[in-house]
Amino acid sequence: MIQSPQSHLKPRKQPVQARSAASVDAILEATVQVLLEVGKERLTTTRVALRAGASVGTLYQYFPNKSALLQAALRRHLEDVLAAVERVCLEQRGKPLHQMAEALINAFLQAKMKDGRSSVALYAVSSDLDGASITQQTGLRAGNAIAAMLASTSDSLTTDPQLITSMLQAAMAGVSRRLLESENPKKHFDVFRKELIFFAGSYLAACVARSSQPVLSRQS
Amino acid sequence: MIQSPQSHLKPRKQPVQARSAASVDAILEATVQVLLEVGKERLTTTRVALRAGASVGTLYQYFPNKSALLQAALRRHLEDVLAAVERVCLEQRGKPLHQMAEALINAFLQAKMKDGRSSVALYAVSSDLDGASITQQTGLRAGNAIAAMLASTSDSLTTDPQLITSMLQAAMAGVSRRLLESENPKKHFDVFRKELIFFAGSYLAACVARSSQPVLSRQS
DNA sequence: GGTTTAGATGAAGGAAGCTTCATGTTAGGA
DNA sequence: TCCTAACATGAAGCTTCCTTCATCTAAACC
Repeated sequence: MIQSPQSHLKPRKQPVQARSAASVDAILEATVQVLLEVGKERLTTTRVALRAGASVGTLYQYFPNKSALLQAALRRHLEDVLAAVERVCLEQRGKPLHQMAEALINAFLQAKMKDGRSSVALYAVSSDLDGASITQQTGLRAGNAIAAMLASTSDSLTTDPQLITSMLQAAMAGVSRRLLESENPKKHFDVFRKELIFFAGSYLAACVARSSQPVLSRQS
Repeated sequence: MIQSPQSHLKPRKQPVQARSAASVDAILEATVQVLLEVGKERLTTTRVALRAGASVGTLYQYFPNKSALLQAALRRHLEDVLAAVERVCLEQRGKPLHQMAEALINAFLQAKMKDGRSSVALYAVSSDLDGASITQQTGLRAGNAIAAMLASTSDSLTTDPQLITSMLQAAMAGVSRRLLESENPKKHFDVFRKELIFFAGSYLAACVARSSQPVLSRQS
């Protein structure tokens, strides 16, 4: 019943009453809002607290320091995207590869772009104190889900699903970054989405062809 | 003869004597070294200057502030990679697509991984004050070179070269990030390199097929 | 209604590090 | 050789914020 959305580094009070749980939530929300409004350079703990309708002291009752606060906000965002990916990966088990790719890409891009500006702002933050490890950890879980899905396909596929997963994740991450960092993400969204599906689809089809002719001279 | 590798935001002294040009160079070198040694959190202007065998004052004679220093270091790194890409793109004009892809990917990954740890460290920095714009600007120039190369292919290709370029850049950036952020980049380098070539090759081949059958019902 | 515990407050302490500038040093020309 | 301008120095000022903690308020329980 009691959640612990705060730091794993230093112990802090856990919310037990309703009002404090609300505070924690408001503070995390405010963190993202402040990030969007003033940028990470001008984000101060005081400002976040005020934006959340609380005081600095309250903030420090639930987050041991500024870094933990930002990490919690990042983790929250990534888990949303991860959940979307894991859901599709379960839904698509046993389906043909091209359908998997399409569903996966649609779900991923949609989740990522849903709150696009937050994504960008949080990425900027993630380069601070081991934000990379959080991103990596989430990416790993997503990768497991994707690889498991691929392994269950009805198509015949001998290429290592982990390797295919790496390529797909790299391409998806690359395209989403490109979209998010472009001046007008919505403008290119659908073109990029469709082309990425085509991109991944071509690759997966080629992987199947590669499997069915295992002794083909490997070019390059 | 005289270079101006420093800030574009606030004016600063330009090196005119040999010793000062050497200082500027040493400072930029030291910036990357300090970044690698202590991380961006502990990177201070004083530390960078000392590492370069100079004093803080000297540093501030050529860089208006810490941010400009980091930007200059980032720009320097990106130009190396850009130069490698532009070179291959010129070399490969008129060649078949699959050969272009292979050459491009090899050149890009090699340039990127050559000083891999620096890449990672500088990326972390790039999220500070408009480091994104520097990355984007370089990416744009690389994109132009790639698109021009693609447009010159001997294969028949009707798909928009810009769109293909976006996909290729996204995939390359994604894979290189994945490599750089992995625990042991060298271990996976060759596997990823070859698979990326296959990935891109499949896509380009499919693009040609798509061109030659223009009235095919567009799926998805 | 009184006691206890959870939660909230925000002024002030303190550390860190960017940046300046007054002063010293070196190179190049006359 | 002397003068001038370029260059180098690094202690100290100054700003910015993170973080604490003594104090206050609100809720829960008996």
